[in-house]
Amino acid sequence: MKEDTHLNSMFAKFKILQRPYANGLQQVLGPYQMSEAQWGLIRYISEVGPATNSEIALYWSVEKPSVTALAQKLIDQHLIYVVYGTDKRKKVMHLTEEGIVKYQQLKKVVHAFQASLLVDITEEECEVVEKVLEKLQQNFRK
Amino acid sequence: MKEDTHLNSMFAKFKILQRPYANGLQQVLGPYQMSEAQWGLIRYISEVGPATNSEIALYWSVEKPSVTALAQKLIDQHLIYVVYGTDKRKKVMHLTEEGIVKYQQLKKVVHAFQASLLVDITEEECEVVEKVLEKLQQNFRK
DNA sequence: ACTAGTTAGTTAGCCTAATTAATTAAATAT
DNA sequence: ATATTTAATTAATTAGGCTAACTAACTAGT
Repeated sequence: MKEDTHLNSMFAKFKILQRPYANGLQQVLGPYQMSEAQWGLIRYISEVGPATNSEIALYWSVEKPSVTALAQKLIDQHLIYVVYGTDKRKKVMHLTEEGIVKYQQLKKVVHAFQASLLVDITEEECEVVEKVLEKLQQNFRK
Repeated sequence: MKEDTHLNSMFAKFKILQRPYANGLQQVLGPYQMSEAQWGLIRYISEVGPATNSEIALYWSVEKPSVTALAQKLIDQHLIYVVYGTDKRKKVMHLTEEGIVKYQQLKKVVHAFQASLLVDITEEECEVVEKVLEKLQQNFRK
């Protein structure tokens, strides 16, 4: 055998799961008037800390205007507020009290959703998957 | 410890990788005038066999009109053609000769792309990931 | 202190890919 | 035969990205 040119089925399975996951999460978040992306931003700020638009754009591999629009929706809902940095160009997003409460609510329901998906999957398997995902991320940076 | 309510970081990593992967694949497919979804359909037909719109819609968790639009683009490019089944409602998509050639071309470049991402990842790790992805898929069906 | 170049963010307009609702036609079940 | 379900389409809408062009603020080189 000289060449191994068959496609890796891991990536295909990866792809197939994206929509069920997104649809499921949407079901869970819908009653809270929250999209997956909005939840993602609240989650980031809560877990990583206050962030600028550019930081989010880089982290998510989206362009900055996408973040502007998303942030505006959360501001309208009084879930985040913006503080100007010492560098006056930078607008640092923070959670409001209301945003903190929302995060804690959503965290519970999202966790329940995820737990329902992890049935029959062991800790060890999860760890291997995470390790592989991290390596993939590193390979993207090359 | 009575409750474990912290979010599973595997799903977050999963999410973060989606855009770099899609963007990378788009780079690879762009020169061939092909979107990721179009490639996905060609690939499905080539590897699984001729398929109806409904079959694809179910497999990908999208609505049927989405498949109609996608298929039309491939018909316009003469990459697939449609045969009516014995059930005359069903339109079965097949690859044309041109479509088969396109598949073989793309398979090579996509494989190279995937290989570049799999650096430092072992066969065994891949297998664990695939097994986990399959279990997740089963859990969605519940 | 001026100038040139860069970075952060916004606005406007566009595109793609998805959705829902309504329609037609064919197959199936009562 | 009639009613229901299934396959596919069309039309209209929505969500979430993108690029291009812009302002404002910072940085570095002269």
